[in-house]
Amino acid sequence: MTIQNQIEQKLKDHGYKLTLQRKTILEVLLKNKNHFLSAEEIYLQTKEKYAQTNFSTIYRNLEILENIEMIHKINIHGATSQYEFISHNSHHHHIICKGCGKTELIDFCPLEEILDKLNHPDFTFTDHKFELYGYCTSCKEKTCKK
Amino acid sequence: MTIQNQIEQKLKDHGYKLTLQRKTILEVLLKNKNHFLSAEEIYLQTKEKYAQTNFSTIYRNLEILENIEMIHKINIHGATSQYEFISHNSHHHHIICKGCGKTELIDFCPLEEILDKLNHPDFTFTDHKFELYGYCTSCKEKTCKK
DNA sequence: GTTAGTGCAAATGATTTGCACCGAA
DNA sequence: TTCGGTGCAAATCATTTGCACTAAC
Repeated sequence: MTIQNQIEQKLKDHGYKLTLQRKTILEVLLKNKNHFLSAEEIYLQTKEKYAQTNFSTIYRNLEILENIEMIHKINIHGATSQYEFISHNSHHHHIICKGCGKTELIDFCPLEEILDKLNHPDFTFTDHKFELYGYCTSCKEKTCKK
Repeated sequence: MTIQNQIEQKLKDHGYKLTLQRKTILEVLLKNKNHFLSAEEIYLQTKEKYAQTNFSTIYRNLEILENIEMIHKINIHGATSQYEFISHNSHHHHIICKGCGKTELIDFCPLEEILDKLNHPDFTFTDHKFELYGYCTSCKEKTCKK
């Protein structure tokens, strides 16, 4: 059973239909696993394979995929939202260059340690976000103003 | 020298003028130290003291304050931006309730440990974000749909 | 056949901008 | 006096929504 099949099954289990463009969007997200994409990038890549794709459909599908926790949506510094497929077998975080927006993976996750130290019984944790920002070599050289 | 004075000095040092409403916005941010505010909340609270305040002015000032690193701007789950004054003597992070949006402080910061483990010499780190999400007691009881 | 999904165009809502006037230095 | 700051109204831009039509099950 391929990953794509597993996801499609999960969609069915949640009562969603498997339309051609939904499958295409999934392909795009899978192809860019471990990589954030903007809605526009997803739109453009989907359009390549399925020409009549429409922006609303992209957004509606991204919302569904977020709800069933198959993708992560992040907002870097208030810029437009970025989406990433969740690989369940490799939880990770990101280093994000403020110059060019490129991201890199970090394998380490501080969550457990923090939950230990916190000891906060009256709160149910569901989710967390950890991101490092800075400038990559080439952006540093360009002496990014600011 | 009060905190407010220090900030005003910093603004001057950067070549910014000290207008009445800029001071008022600062007061509002200081009064809500350790607390995220939306642009609208800042607008409303500023308006209380300085009636003719305008939204564009709020945004323009928030942008300036962000640039000289006096406030943090965050986007929780793509909702409208939230701003918080940076207290330099108490770096912290937040627990955020997805039900009611209330935030709580965490004193612990995983940054140093991670930088140790990362060993990433070709990247200049400037900034980071760490946030825990979940549901607080009362939101849990309301069996928040999701 | 029923219900969810889609395309389109229009609406929304936060944030930004152009421009003429105002006020701090 | 000279810039930076402000108010206002209009613009922008990502995202959302209403509606009639279409396709998956």
